[in-house]
Amino acid sequence: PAQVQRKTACQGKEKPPIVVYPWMKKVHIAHVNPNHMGPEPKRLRTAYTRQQVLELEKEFHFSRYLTRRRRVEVAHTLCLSERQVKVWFQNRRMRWKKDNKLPNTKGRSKNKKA
Amino acid sequence: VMILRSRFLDARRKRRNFNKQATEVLNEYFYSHLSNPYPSEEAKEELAKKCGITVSQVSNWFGNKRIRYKKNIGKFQEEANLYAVKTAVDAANVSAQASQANSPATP
DNA sequence: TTGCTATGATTGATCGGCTA
DNA sequence: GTAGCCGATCAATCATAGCA
Repeated sequence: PAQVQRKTACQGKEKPPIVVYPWMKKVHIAHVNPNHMGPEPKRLRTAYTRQQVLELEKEFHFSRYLTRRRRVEVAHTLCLSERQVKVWFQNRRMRWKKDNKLPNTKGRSKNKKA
Repeated sequence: VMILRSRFLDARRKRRNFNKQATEVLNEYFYSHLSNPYPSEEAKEELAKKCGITVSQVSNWFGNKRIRYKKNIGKFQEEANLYAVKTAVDAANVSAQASQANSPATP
């Protein structure tokens, strides 16, 4: 699968060909209607409303982890899917960790696997 | 009225572009590892120190660079060639990876 | 001043690995 | 086997910087 493609775009110069490595390929492609023949499906990224974020923040302040029951309630109240609420909390925890990162340790000492 | 416009209070509104030399260092790393421009945590720390920015900023820079590069590869060719000449190594690394590139990432 | 592009940061969502 | 978490990354978008 991981094979390098080379677009031989030789205009006549000695410039090296354009190399397309695996990481340059499209990923996270939005699974939309196969009939869609527009430009690019373009992954959608919903922008949560202020109200939604406010409630989520309030919930996070109460507890950094949600129980299944609570998650269902919050999702229903804010018109979000359980998955979205779950992901929001995961991202929020990551951000919390980043904001509260100690100036030194990052969860690992200096001595690696010597 | 005062709709709490949190977005207007973001720190990003006061952002400044990085030094020319900092960008230089980052680009050098990026193009000399074009086959796999994903610096390790330690490499990020080193780059951060060398550039006088934070590790998060290094991560942001590489994230933006990768996306914008793949979005329009052609637009970066000139820059790519410029840095390619500067540090034309990585070749050995490329073949080494191409050989074993079979399972890691992209299932 | 006006308009546009370049760029750093933010964030909803995804991927892979790991664990309970 | 499965669901949730973590860490890293993706990708879209925001808001400003920089330049003509």
